[in-house]
Amino acid sequence: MEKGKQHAVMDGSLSLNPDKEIPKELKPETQEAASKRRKVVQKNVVTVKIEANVGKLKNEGPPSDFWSWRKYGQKPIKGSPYPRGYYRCSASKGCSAKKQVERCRSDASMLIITYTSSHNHPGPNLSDTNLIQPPKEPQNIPAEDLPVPPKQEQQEEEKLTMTTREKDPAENHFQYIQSPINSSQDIIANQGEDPFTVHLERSHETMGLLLDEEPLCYSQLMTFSTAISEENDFFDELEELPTYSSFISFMRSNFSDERIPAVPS
DNA sequence: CGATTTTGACCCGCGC
DNA sequence: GCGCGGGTCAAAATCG
Repeated sequence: MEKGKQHAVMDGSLSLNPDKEIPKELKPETQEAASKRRKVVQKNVVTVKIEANVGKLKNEGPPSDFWSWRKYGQKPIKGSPYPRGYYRCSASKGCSAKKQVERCRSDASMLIITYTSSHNHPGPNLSDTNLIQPPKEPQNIPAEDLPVPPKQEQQEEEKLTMTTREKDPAENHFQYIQSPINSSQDIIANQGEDPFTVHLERSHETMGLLLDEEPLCYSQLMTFSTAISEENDFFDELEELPTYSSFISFMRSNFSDERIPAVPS
């Protein structure tokens, strides 16, 4: 029954619920176009390296974003002992921003976050000055204040840690093995929209492995990611959004850990 | 009480 | 045409 209902809902409610525009986007195109479309969708692969937050060092360090994400699914990935979590922006219903969080198959301390689409609303922290909707924090927030824990981040980190520690003893074991890396956190961002993405991802994996064996300077990693020349695109795109201006500033101040290429078309 | 998370089932695209 | 993998939704459970 529920199943049948689901089917009906998906098919019929689709038109009624603007929220389900996701499947709709793929439909109206030809198969070939759809295929292409799927790949062309703005996809940001961000590899975040966190020193195995053993459960107490989770403080500091904005893992990725300040937006609120609502988990809407989780699935085990073939070839990876860790499941992948699917998050959606919960700040606005019309916001189609999505995020996938999965762990590196070789590095339990490496989080691979894939961002899809962009937000249609200002973030909770960015809204400080020239904003459309100043929520409740009209004061400027220094970089030090921003990293402070919105609860989403903490939850995310905690969840991961918990999952690793309480659910799978094996993972726990694995994680501890990776503990040695006591560095702050490393964030590598990639903008994937071409087959190159695969290359980049692979490169990162390799780097991660290398890092494990040889603690290179994280700065180098940043340089590497920056060298990819996505920052240019990234900022270029963001330049169009005054709202993100402050956000970028902050990001640049700290590190480029996230980028939302708002590409309308 | 509300929001969010959790879990299972279903659908879609792709490969064989 | 069937199977696989990935992605999303929906209802129930849980937490604040």
